[in-house]
Amino acid sequence: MEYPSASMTQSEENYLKGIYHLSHAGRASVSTNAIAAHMETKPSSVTDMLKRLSDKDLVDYQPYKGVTLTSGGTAQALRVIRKHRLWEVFLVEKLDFSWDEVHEVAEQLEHIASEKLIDRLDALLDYPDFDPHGDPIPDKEGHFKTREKRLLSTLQPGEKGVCIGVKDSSSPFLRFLDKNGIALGTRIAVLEKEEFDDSMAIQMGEQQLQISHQIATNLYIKPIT
Amino acid sequence: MEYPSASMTQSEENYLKGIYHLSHAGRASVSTNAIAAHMETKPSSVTDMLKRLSDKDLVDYQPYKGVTLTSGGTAQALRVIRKHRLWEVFLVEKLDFSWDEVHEVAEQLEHIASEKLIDRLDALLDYPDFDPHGDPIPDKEGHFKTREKRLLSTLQPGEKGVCIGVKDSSSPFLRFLDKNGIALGTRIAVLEKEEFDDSMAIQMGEQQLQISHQIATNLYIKPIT
DNA sequence: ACATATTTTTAGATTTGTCTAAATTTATTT
DNA sequence: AAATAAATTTAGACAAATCTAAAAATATGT
Repeated sequence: MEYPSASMTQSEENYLKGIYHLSHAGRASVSTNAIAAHMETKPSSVTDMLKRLSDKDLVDYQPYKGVTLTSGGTAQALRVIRKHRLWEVFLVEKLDFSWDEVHEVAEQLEHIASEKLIDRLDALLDYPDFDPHGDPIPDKEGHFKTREKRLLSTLQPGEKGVCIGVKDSSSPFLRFLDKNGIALGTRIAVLEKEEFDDSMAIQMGEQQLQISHQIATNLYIKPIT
Repeated sequence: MEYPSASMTQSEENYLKGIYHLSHAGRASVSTNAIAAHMETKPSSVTDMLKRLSDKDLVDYQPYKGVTLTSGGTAQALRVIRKHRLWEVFLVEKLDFSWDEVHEVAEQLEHIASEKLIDRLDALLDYPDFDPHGDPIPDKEGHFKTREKRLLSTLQPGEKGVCIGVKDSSSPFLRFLDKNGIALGTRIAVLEKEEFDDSMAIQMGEQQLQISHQIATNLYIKPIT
C-alpha cells in the first residue's frame, strides 16, 4: 500500500528524479560522484542530501556504497517524471513550443503540487502515452507503455521505420532534426550504409538525406515491415 | 526605461505582491505589521525581508516608517499578478476548476519564470482582461482595464446590473455563490431592501433570492440601465 | 601487498528565510 | 510631559541547501 506523498522540497524531488534516471529503472546502485556529475553539484552536497533522503526512507543509503531508491522513492520519482512529461506535451501541443524549448520550463512546472491539476491536464491532453521526445509517460500508478525501439544506426539498408524518440535531447541535436524535417512520426527508410564512416543515406517522403553515425545513434526508430 | 527583470526568489515575489495589494496601487506606505498579518508571518521576518528588498531597490524602506514599492518593485509585483491571474483563467477555462479552487494552485504557478510561457498562455486564453474573480489582468506593460464597479449593497431597489467580481474571494463565500447560481456575468436586479438588517431581495432570471448585507457588500456589480 | 590514486564523507562556513525574545522607537493616555 | 502601550527592529538561533578544504575509506597498479 502506498502512503500519501509526504511533502518534499524541489531539491529532494530533483535528486530522486536524478537517481531514478541514473539507475535506469530503480534497480542498480548509484554512486555519489555519478549523482554529483548528473546534478551539476559537488559530491559533498550529494552526501548531505542522501542522508536526508535516507532519513525519509526514500532511498537506501550505505556510506561509501551508493544508493538505490526505495519503493516510496521510486514512486515519488515517477510522479515527478509524469508531471514533467505531461507538461512537455502541454507546451508543445497547446502552446506551440518546439521540442528543444520545453525542457527548461518543464523542469519548473514539474514541481507544482496539485493532484487535480495533473489529472485534469492529463485529460486535456487526451491521456498521452509518450512525451514530445518519445519518452513514455507514467500513469498515476507509475506504469508506462513500452514499445519496440531501436537506434536508427542498427537498421540495415532496405529496412524502414518511424521516428519515435531521441536518445540525446540537447537543443543543438533537436534543432538539427527540426531543420531537416525529422520529427516524431516521420517515416524513414535506410537506403545505404557507408562502411567507411558508418554514415547512412535515408529517405523521408521524397526527400533524401545523408546523416552521420553520430546522428543515427541518437534517433530511436520503431521498425515497420 | 525598464531593466530586464532580475532573478527573484519566490518569497521575494510574494512579499512584493503582498505589499502591492496592501498599498492598493503602489501609492500609500505600508506598515511592517500589516505585511506580517497579510503574509501570515512574524514582523521580525518582514523587517529582514524589507532590508533585502531595499538593497535590491525594489522598495523604499525607512526603519519605523513603513515601505512603498519603487517603480521596479511595482513592475515586478504586476508581473507576478499578471501570471497569477492568467493561470487562474487557464485553470477555470481549460481545466474546469471552480473559482474557489484556483487560488492555491495559481499561487504556485505564478512563480514559473518563462516570458514565452506567459505570452503563449495569454494567447491560448485569447488575451483575457479579467480573471475568474473579476479582477483585472495587467498586460505586459503592467496596464489594465478598469470598469465601473459598485458593491451590490450600494444599489437601490429597481436598479440592476451584472456580477463582475467579488471582494472576498474565500472558498466559503465562493461556494455559497456557486450554490445559489451566482457567477460572473449573472444579471441581478434589486427588488427590495430591508431597513432592519440591510438584507435585500434580488431577482436573477426567474429565480428570487434573499441575501444578507454581508453578501451584498462582497459582490461587485456593473450597473446596467 | 603496499603505495598511490580515486571516491566519499566529515567539518566548518555561507545564504535564504524563518523564528523567539529582548531592546528600541513611536504613539497614546492621562 | 511622564508613563504606558503598541509597533518595530535587533540579536541570536535554526533548518535547508549549498560550498571548500581536509580526512577517511575504497580501489588500483605494479
